[in-house]
Amino acid sequence: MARANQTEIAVLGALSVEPMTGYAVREAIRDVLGHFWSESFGQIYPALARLEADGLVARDPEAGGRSAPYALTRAGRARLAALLGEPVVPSPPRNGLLLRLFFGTVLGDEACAALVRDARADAVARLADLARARAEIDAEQPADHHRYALLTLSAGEHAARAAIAWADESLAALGVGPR
Amino acid sequence: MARANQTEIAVLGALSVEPMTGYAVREAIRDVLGHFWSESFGQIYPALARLEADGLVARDPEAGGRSAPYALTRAGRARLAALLGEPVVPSPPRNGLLLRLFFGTVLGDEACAALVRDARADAVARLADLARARAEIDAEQPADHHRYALLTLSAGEHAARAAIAWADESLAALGVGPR
DNA sequence: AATATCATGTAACATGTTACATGATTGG
DNA sequence: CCAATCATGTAACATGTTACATGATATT
Repeated sequence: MARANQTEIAVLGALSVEPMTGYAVREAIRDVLGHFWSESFGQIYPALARLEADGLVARDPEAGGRSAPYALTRAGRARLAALLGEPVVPSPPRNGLLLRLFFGTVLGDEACAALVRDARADAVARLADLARARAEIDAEQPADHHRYALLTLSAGEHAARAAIAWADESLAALGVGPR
Repeated sequence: MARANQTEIAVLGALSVEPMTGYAVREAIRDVLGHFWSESFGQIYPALARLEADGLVARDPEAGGRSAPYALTRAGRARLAALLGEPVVPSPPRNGLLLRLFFGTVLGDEACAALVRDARADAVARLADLARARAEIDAEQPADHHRYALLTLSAGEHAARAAIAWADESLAALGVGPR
């Protein structure tokens, strides 16, 4: 009981959009939530098994036996709403880039600059990715669901632009060019 | 061997500034690296024990027995430099706020707005925290080490300002005021 | 027929958190 | 002398990742 599992939110949430197999849940989490969430492979199937045992998801035995999609039950939808209402669990900060930069005197200016350049390139790539995702959403039929997806996209864009601005400032402070 | 432990970087890094007890290492990680790194209590002492066994840190038996500070050995300093040079290990994204917002249709606009307001308040508080840390550094004697600390501070400030801007936009998009 | 992809799961391992337990030292 | 803080550690638990294992279905 009382497993306020974050994984359950992701899995139940994916199934709240439409019924799908475990395999598809995994792909949805990777491809749709990937900008701000991830679940490792070995978490999803056990989670689905637990959820099924608890009656929160169910498979239609009619539809093709093995690859029958999981669907939210009424209890499952209620559970999802309850989990979403719980306070966000703060994940402790763990930024490997800043950890290395902080000890820059040991690492040396050259290596620091390389790290910052890499981080900048990552942010640029992330921004391009987000632009692609945004274009995809814009191309679809308007849906209420999209409003929220766009909020999460926007968060990623703001963060990526901030990372780029920071990288440019930092490279200047380190006395090297962006390239 | 080959334990490319992130924890080791933090612990060796702390000791690279000056020798200190395990207790002080814990405080240094919390108070100095806290904006971008964290180690839970139960990681630090075992890590120190491993590092001592590997000859990377040592305690001076002369200085007060029990509370003798750990100091980096020559090998320890070399190890730190090597670890810092290793590629940053990317931590999978796990943003509980965005995970909840994404399923906003289930959660409801009111609750979403509350989440965003909380996130905004957090970012404002973080910004104030960082300003305090910056003032502290500015008050000290200039040191080479500070240049890098300021880079990490700046990263936090950029991120916090981006979070605030995003929150304001999002609250407008949700059709509610910032308060 | 062979290859790729869909589909489901387990086991071993690695990491990380929390609660518990103990005792010394210092300041009031 | 009492409380707070310094100091060190362990054990149980929770979480998360990776590699392994298996087989069905669809595509070329």
